[in-house]
Amino acid sequence: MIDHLNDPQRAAVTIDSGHALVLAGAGSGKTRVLTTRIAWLIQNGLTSPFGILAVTFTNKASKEMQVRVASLLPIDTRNMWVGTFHGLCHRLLRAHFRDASLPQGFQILDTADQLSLVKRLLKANQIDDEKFTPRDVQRFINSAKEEGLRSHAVDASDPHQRRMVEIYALYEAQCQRDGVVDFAELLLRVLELLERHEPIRAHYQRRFRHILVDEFQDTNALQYRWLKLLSGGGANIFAVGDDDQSIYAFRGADVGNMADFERDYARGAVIRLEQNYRSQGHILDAANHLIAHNSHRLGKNLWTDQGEGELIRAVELPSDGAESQWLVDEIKALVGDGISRLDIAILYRSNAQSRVIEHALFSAGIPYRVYGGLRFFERQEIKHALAYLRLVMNRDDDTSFNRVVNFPARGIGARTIESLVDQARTYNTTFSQSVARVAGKGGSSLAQFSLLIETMAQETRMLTLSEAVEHIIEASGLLNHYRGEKEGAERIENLGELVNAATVFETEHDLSGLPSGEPAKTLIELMPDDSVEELGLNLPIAQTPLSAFLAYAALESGDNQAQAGQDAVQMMTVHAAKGLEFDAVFITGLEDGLFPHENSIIDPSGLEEERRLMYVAITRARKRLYMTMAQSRMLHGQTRYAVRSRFLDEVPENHLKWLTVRGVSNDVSTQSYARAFGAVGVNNSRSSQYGGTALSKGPSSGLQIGSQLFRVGQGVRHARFGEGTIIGLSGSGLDAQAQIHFADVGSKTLALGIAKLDIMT
DNA sequence: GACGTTGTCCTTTTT
DNA sequence: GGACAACGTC
Repeated sequence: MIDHLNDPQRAAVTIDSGHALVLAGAGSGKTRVLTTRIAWLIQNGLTSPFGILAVTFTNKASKEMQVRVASLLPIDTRNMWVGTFHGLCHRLLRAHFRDASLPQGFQILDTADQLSLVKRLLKANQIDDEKFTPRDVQRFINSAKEEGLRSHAVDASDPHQRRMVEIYALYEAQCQRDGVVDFAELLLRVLELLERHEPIRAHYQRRFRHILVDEFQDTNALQYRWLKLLSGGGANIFAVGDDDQSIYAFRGADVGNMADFERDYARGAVIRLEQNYRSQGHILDAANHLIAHNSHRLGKNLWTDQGEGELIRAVELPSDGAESQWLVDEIKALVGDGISRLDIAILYRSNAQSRVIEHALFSAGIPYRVYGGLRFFERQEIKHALAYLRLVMNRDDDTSFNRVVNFPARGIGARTIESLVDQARTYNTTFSQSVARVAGKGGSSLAQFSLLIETMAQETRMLTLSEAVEHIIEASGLLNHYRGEKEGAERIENLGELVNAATVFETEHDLSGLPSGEPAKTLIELMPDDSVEELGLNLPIAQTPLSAFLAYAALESGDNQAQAGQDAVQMMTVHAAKGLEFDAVFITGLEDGLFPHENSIIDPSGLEEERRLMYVAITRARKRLYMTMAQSRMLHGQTRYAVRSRFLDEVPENHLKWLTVRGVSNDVSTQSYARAFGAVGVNNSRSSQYGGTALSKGPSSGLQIGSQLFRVGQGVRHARFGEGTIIGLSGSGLDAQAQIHFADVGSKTLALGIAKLDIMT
């Protein structure tokens, strides 16, 4: 099992006791080490399968871990505690719902549900949603929870913050009334459950002897506390991660956890996996040199024995359209050379960039597949159907109530809803509980809706899960509604897919023939050991099939890849590419302001995260890597001009080959732009015409207004705003605008024809 | 209450 | 450019 590992890998797998931190570079066999370690621990009798807790961030990663462990050992991994933070917490909360102060039928809010709850909350409490935008409130609540803070524990310094905290408190109360938990709440609840209930805490602390954590660099403060608490009974934590691939700080991940963990736990037990089995020499060296520009690294240097390989190809194109066209031509050539389209990836910083590229690929007839975007369980018609099912489970789920109370339309308008909101607020009840009071005042369609839900609940209780789903799609009127809609056919198809998904779920969990509304023995969420007795729980806590299915829908929003499997070029954001690898990779849009993104350029830590993102992008490539940039690009409906990304300059020139593109200087958009508005591209001679190898300085462009030439990155002075830096240029002529970050007043967009700016030298 | 028109806002994403 | 929300009209 461990014979074919390299030395550091074997050292990590067989480390005997105590905590350990494994710094696993890109392509260094991270998952292999994790899974082999689990198998090794069990095989050598160091723990039983029940003594292991393995945590990941994504369902995909946890599934892969289960499959790979199962391939190493003849055990049923389904019973092991291998899962995502959220999935495992959900399991704990189902088992201990009473001690966690939750109703048995509690439901999980996804991000969209959460936002709609916040909106309703703001409206019901007449809070100015200009000063407190729903997005901001949502972010505030989530980041507080990710730090492990309840509303009463948040430090509010100014009045605005104090109001935020009040809203947070209202939100907490509303969730509790509704019997719903958001994603962060799953973790926070479990943390509190373990903190407050000694016997439960002791039980799990005793049980888990080895806790293994994947992608440790992505943990937030809450997850770190969670791990600390669970390991409090002497368990060993085996944390695997790569600080250079930490790209989720924006959602609360704290790389600092790695350094903290090393200091507090893994003293001395740090293992570096530095041999890369993925990329060839030039690619790997480029990545190493780039990331060396970051400070605050734990430090490591990847190497390969695969030889230098090819130089990285860099290309500068006049426009985003030209960039896409160039991609098309190059991909045609690659495919002509026999490279499979599945092994080609086009990466970009932000989703907005994909459209132009898609358009070009589509016109050229090149099959492609875009990752990201709407997932199955997030589709409107699916969410509607799920909302009915959730109401069957839990009448108090106001979010679901609100979603479908008048969908399909049944004559319940804004006035009725308003009085419902009124009543609910006055009496501190949920919508469902307030129906009688409002209905008494003439809202009979509302009473009918309530009756509909009750009837559905009764009718579906004894049906199997898939039958129940099918029945509800019909009885809710959803099916009829979409039949009458022009674009309804696809939605009806998707609703059919939902029934399908329920059938698959039944099979996978041995639920065929079982009633959807009765607890099913196959869904007992506790391990088959002494826990029931030890925890003083008299009954095995089983879920109903419906409840389990709804949790599955919320926690695994499902594949968004309808066309999976066919031979298509892979398109995705750099974030989405983490963990994947391809023979040929195109990193596109390498322009300052786009990659690195303008929102991150000003702040040094933001820039470092962008650099790590670039590092992730580079290390996706096995054999061939392209870096492309466009001098002009349509962004937010305006043409913007940018200079090439500083990251291109951070790649040593001996790893780069600048490609000459024929016809660049004749590009229509550049020419007409230059003619019409007198802006000049500076240094517009292409260095690569001299032979095509290793040239460091490409051209850059700017905006000429009068006698002044403005460029991104330039320092400027404004009479009122003071000194600042240009972080973006857009438009042209009279519409020319500059986004400027001022040291004192923050970012402003100024019209270059009007604002008086001095260029600082 | 359903539909058309204008106004605002734009990273990255998993659970 | 485009998604989505808010407003106005029938």
